[in-house]
Amino acid sequence: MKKVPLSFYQRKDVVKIAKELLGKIVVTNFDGKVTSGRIVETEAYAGIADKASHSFAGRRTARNEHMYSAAGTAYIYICYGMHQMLNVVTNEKEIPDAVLIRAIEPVKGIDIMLKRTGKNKLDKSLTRGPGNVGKALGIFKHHSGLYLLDEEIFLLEDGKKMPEENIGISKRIGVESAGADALLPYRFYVKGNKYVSGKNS
DNA sequence: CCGGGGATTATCT
DNA sequence: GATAATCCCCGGC
Repeated sequence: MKKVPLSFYQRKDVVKIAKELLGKIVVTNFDGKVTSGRIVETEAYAGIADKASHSFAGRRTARNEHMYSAAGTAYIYICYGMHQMLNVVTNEKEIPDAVLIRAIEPVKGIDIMLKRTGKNKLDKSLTRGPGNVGKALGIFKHHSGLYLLDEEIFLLEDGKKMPEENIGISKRIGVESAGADALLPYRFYVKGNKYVSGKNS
């Protein structure tokens, strides 16, 4: 296991990066508490040309500022006033591409994640859906801007590539208001994994 | 199993 | 003041 290198995030094709993030491990290490999970679902948000993106048409505010940061930065924002959403910033500085981590499969620190989410036992709801991922990993808005090759939030890879036949592709979830862009096939998930949100198999 | 609707608040208009 | 890249519970079949 080694950290995903900066060059992985610096590539131009955010959709390809979203697909290749499947199978990698997200780790958080806050206050000595280490929790991690394998990524099983992602969505790409393709900068200023993508109507579903916070940075569509170059919109730039205090909230989405970190989308414009250099590759390998964490972008975290709040949705529906209560969910902490974890994104990985890609491409070069000033180009606001990002990948939303929608679901992970718990790996380490499951007891800590249970405590954070107030659950008694491990079941598929622990880290299913982006809101739950942020909650289980202990991620909050103030962690936005952290560098993903640092020691608080980082990604690991084991060198294996997810087999093509295990990858499912669909349109993104919850972006109906994005018009035609809502239909783009920018969501990737591990087929058959019970932590994947929605109702696939 | 599936669909509907309430919760709850930062953010933008 | 409206909206939002969601989740969970509940009722109905």
